[in-house]
Amino acid sequence: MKPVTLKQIAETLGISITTASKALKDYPDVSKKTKRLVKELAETLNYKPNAFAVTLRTKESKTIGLIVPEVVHHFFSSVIKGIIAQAEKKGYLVIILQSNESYELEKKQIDLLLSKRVDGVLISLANGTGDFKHLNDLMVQDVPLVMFDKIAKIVNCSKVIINDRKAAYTATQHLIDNGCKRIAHFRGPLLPQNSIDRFLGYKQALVDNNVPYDPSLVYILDDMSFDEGKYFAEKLLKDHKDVDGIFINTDLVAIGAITKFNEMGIKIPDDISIVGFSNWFMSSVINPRLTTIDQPGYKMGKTAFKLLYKEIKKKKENLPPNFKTVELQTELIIRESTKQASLSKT
Amino acid sequence: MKPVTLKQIAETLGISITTASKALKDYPDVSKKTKRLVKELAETLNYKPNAFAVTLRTKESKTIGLIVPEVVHHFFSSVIKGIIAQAEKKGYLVIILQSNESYELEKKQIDLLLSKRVDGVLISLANGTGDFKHLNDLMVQDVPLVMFDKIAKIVNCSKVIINDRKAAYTATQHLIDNGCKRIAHFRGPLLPQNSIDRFLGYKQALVDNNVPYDPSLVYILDDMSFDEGKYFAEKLLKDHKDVDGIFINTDLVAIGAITKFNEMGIKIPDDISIVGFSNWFMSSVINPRLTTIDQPGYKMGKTAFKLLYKEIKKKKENLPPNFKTVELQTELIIRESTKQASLSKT
DNA sequence: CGATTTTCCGAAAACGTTTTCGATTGTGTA
DNA sequence: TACACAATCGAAAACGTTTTCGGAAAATCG
Repeated sequence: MKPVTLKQIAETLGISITTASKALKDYPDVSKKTKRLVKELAETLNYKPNAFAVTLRTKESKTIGLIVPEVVHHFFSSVIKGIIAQAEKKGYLVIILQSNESYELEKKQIDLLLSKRVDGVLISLANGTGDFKHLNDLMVQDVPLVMFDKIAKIVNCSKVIINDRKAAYTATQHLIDNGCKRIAHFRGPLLPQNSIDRFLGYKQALVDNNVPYDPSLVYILDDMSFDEGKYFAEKLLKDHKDVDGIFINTDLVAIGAITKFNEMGIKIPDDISIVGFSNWFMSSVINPRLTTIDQPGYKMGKTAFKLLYKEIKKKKENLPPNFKTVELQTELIIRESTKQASLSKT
Repeated sequence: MKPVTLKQIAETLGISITTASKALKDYPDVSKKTKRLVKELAETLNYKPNAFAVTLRTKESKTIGLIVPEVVHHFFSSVIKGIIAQAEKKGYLVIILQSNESYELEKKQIDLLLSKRVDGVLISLANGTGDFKHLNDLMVQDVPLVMFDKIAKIVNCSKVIINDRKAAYTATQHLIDNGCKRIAHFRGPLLPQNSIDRFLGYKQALVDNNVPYDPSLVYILDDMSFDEGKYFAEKLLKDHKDVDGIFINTDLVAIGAITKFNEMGIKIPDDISIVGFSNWFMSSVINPRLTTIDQPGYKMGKTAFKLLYKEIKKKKENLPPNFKTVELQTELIIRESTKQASLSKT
């Protein structure tokens, strides 16, 4: 009934707990015969070391924490998959928490992770997160942290991101190259860095191409939902009859917009060209298929864990941390929601 | 640097570890003054009990394990969200593992969870899982288990499912009610129970309505992908020119089929009616929008955890387990991929 | 055969907490 | 004064492992 312990193995074999422990870990100072005996018994008894006792002793939980704003999300679930896959390779387990885009929850969950003594944490910030005291708790306790996607530049740790600004620039440039003159932008909330950077890239592309920047063409969305996409698509057409292109912060919203335009009989891309962001699976299924920026979620997850693993190892060897931020490549995927057919990297 | 311990608190306050511990947990045999002192110091020192020491002592890890075949999946990520939400309410953390539809991995991961001494595990079986010895390991160690969605009837534990057979019956009936005479079925692999049950429901509906059952109209898919949907859609039309309806095991495949039919100029629902399964978000966006069975992922996650929690509590109180299987309601969502417009529950 | 090395083993401490049970002090009562 | 009783505290064991260190037995060597 109760899980079998080293003590039981030792007793039935008439040896000490010490020897049993050492036998299982192939210490050189135990005979081949004893090793065989111990290992065999452990096998038949289905012995599994009590991870908590081990952690208590070794200070290594072989567990990391992961905090994401939302699980049900193509991008984040891809990231999760990448993280789990990579973690497993190194023998790490991952505890997943959801901040639901709330700063308060995020804070509470870091506390939780801290008391669980995770070896490190990966985080993608909630939209509402403006200050970073809760991250400081991690720093103080010296638990490695790496941020991905939704990061805070100010926090001193490793990061993995895409170049949102450049990608947005490319997207907008593509619209301009296709002859668009009045390009709107559906952006995300004010705080998160990606939202800002994508807006900046959009604006920069306009300026560099001598297309006048008109603030009234920029719409700030709240929850970045399908319905918001529909709503703002309609509103945009009411506000500006001359719009001929939109760069939209995220695919889900773009798909909402396309749906609304289809309902209204607006022709895409003839009347309006649309570029999204993320390259969700849906984007290649909607009609017309959506031109978008591919955002490599799985890869981001993998590299995020790799960076964290490096930090964990450095800490174990008492070496100073070596923070770096790696920037993953994005790609403009051109489909039917914009006219021209060429491919460019960003 | 190092996390602060009870010992430190006790020493700086000049009291014993025992008293410090008891003060924090509001034992009656410590004075209000001491309690205040200890609590204040704990607060300012940001003390967090070492979860491993606690677990080692109390045998309660306040952690559960979750094994799903695939994370990047609308249904499963919804389930995950439900589980995490509910677990958090009860102070539980969840470790997520992915079986990638592989029996071997599933087995390994149960081992992992076992050595982590999780308080319970939630599992949705991999498609390839045919025997259940690995689950027995859990039983033997007496760690509560509940299965959801992809279950094994033979295993003795709590389960939460939908009535796949009934739902499939309803879906097929709907096709028949719409005048379909030659109804194909794209089904999943042979092993998993849902795949079998949905097929059985399909067949039963045909029989009950005196529509001849033709085995050659049933296609067995392997990986249930978008591309497979496209492939078999084309193949079906080559094999059977007279098909006028398809009941498809899962929305993703259905969407592949719709895409292919759209390319081929086949009219939906005029030439062929289609019913999917799951009610993914995509299904309400594709053109034509897909009639499908709604599968309540979030709710399934919540109830799965609730059942597990009950078992955990029962075990703690040394009560006998009380296995039950709860069946969640599904709903036929009628959209444009089938003609008629009425709503029925299943 | 004595000395030295090698081989193998185990005692014990430590990780940080929880909990039982006894000890001490103070207070009130007879 | 003696006693009972409540209030407050702490010693110590326990959870299951890892690892250091010392020592006994066996093997090797001169």
